[in-house]
Amino acid sequence: MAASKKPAAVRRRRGNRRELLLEAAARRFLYEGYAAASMRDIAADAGMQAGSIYYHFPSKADLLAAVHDEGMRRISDAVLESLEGPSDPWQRLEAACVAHLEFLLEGNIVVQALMQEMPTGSSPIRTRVTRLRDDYEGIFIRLLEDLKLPRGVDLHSLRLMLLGAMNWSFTWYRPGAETPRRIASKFVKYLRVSLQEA
Amino acid sequence: MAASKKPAAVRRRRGNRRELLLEAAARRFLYEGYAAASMRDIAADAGMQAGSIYYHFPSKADLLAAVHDEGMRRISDAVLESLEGPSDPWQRLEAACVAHLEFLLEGNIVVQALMQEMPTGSSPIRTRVTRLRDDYEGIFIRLLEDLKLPRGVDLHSLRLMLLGAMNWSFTWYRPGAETPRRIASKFVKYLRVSLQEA
DNA sequence: ATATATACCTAACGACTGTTTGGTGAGGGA
DNA sequence: TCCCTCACCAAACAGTCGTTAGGTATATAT
Repeated sequence: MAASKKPAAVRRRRGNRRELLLEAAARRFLYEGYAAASMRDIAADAGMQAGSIYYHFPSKADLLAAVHDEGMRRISDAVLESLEGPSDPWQRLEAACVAHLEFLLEGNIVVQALMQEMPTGSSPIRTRVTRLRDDYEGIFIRLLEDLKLPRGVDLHSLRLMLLGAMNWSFTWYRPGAETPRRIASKFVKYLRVSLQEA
Repeated sequence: MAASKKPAAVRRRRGNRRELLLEAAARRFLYEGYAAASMRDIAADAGMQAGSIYYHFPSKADLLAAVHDEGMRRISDAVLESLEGPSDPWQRLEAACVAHLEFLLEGNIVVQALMQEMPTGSSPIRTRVTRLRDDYEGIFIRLLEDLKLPRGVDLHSLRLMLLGAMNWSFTWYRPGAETPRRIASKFVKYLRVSLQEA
């Protein structure tokens, strides 16, 4: 009897608010950090009460895990799709880097939330998050192998350098300046001549 | 009358626990994040009560700011000192990168704490933190200028790429594998040939 | 010996935390 | 029409949070 207003007709199919909740959580995790984001604020953003979250997710940690899974799935799909066009190895690498950066810097908020929270403890969730990340970065290892670089080049370090430079751009990128596409192209270019001739 | 035990003779000069407090705060901020680290835990690590922190710092935010200032001061000093030896521009760049990475990955915990907290809001503390960081990165801009690279090379992007790759190593570095020195050398080497001949 | 400043401790404040419990209206199947 | 499940709400729980107020032992200065 408390809430006499019935907005109604807004919610229809079952479970459609779950995605909304995921998006709201991602936004809060991104802008405030996991610990500082409160379940009440997340719920309010999704238009519900704090307790209602627990119908969809068993705990706050599981909510973070779900955001992580979804973000990884989206960026993996985007990068794999970008590889369907080009066949030249260097073009393929550049395409993957462009897709990576575009999704990271301008893409969905769920993907961006991946960068903010790096659980430093040794929680079980961290273990799974690390494994997901390793799987994703395996894509880039394969792209680097296809380059047929001279031996002596450490592909392991090279992947860490390239992905590190791109991921860190998340901390300084501001929309309106250089586009993610141009940033990615430059990073690849700066490596290309060196490695081909070394 | 509550605490009848007098450890005594442990504390001597004035203000000597402040540094201990700073170190304890840095450790907690690093491993748990700013929001999750409690003043009570920090105080306990430093061997005091939560309320006693406020004798040294007016608030938790100021404590974080103090950690940031101190960390920046230490890594700046280390990098500037590393530049006193070599005179060849490329050697100077490599020396600076080695110093940067060694301090970041194996150095004092106060410096490492810098990497964990990237306040995303627009708080006044963030403004100052950003300025300190820009000052520090100015060192690298000057090192890159001294390389006399062919025009067409964007020094701005190049600095972001190099520092990004190094800073991100904080997320994957594990002691016992490759040393910070070797990692830094590789990153510089991967850029060197490319840019000199481009 | 007295005064004073330093560097704490103890205890409490109100606000906020993640989570649980019990209830409830709407929608679909029988 | 009845019933049942889905998707929520409202309220409370026990605990923790940053912060403050007031008190106190120690060391130094006078």
